[in-house]
Amino acid sequence: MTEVAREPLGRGKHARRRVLEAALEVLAADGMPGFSMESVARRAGASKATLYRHWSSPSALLVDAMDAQFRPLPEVDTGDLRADLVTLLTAFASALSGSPFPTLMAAFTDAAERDPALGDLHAELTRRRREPLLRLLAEAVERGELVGDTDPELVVDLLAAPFFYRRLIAHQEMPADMPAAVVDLVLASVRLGTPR
Amino acid sequence: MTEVAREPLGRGKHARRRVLEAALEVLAADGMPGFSMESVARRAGASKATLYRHWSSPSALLVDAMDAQFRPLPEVDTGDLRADLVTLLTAFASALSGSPFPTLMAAFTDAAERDPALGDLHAELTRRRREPLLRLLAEAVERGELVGDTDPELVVDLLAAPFFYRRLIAHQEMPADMPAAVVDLVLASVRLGTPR
DNA sequence: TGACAACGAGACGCAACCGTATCGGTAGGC
DNA sequence: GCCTACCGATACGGTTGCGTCTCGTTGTCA
Repeated sequence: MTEVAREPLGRGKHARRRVLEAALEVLAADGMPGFSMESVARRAGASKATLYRHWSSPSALLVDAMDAQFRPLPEVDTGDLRADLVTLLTAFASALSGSPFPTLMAAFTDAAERDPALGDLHAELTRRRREPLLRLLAEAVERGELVGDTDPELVVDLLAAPFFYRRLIAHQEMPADMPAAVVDLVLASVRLGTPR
Repeated sequence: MTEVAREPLGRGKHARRRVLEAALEVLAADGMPGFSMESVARRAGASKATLYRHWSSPSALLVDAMDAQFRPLPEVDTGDLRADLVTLLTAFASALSGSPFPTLMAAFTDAAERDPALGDLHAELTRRRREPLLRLLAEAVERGELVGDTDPELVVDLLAAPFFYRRLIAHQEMPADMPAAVVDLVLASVRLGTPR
């Protein structure tokens, strides 16, 4: 018998995918207070038994759902640091303006404060989201475009953080030229040979 | 009869204060999912009737509680822009490292996404928190220390946002020299006559 | 010291979610 | 075209919060 531990197949997969999508819909709509196995099952048109068959707890379900939803920023590398950064941050700002993502982020951030598994995943997804920015900066350092003691991690913080902050904390608008303004302000202090 | 509309007096005030404190304790401990009139009353050692006497809904209670808890950053103005900014951001980073505040922020940020009254208060409290930073920058502009087209609001974003981001989103540590590093990086691009 | 407003305690019926169990139905592999 | 693993539906008792109500108590001010 060459049977191996088998993934749930056929209909199983469909149910699983439907539930993961429904989980994020519920989370975006009602936040953690409304996130229950019962409500997710209802929205997915699935049985509670099915949910418990796949996930032992709401937390486990949420980990899977958020992980499945993650989409990395596009990889761009034209060699023009400023242009590439503006492209990435514009894509990011646009995601943060679109509807479900920021609301999901808020709910997930709260949940991550109290559940270690969610906290770890939150950190990991953030790390993956930072990667394209980090790579661009690392290459610029390589090329000798940036001042010697530049801390790429800190620079990524300064580039990415204001967008979260404006949307989730300050509840202010994000003008279309904000990515360019942020990039210019940050690059002015780390790029060699920039006139002031 | 010179009787005016009377504040709840004596014992009333004590109960009110106790409930507001308990509300934040519950919120920090269990987040929005655990935030109920019932659980707050329990922790405050108060009757549910008392809560409903003062607040018509959990949302109204939360607005009062968050508003009462707000502590502005200290006002500092030695005339040394860099030193003052570092002082303020160090105080801020310390608050974000201490226990209840960031957890409260996460819960409140999530709640503010779904409740307009909380959203307005969130924006207002953020505005008040930004004020000391904004004032320092405005005075520096006045003194002609910064480049002409500096956008003080954006600069405040860049100064404040990374601390929220590191603690709540990236779940990374905040080294003791982070405030100075952020200030130096930002000032390098907006301050006149800074050597690079 | 007396009167009274605010209080704590807790009971009420209602609704939601919990986690588990048991069905008959159905889609997909053989 | 059968077989079976997976599925949706539904019922269950238990728990928790809801919002309202009624008590008996207690602190405070006149």
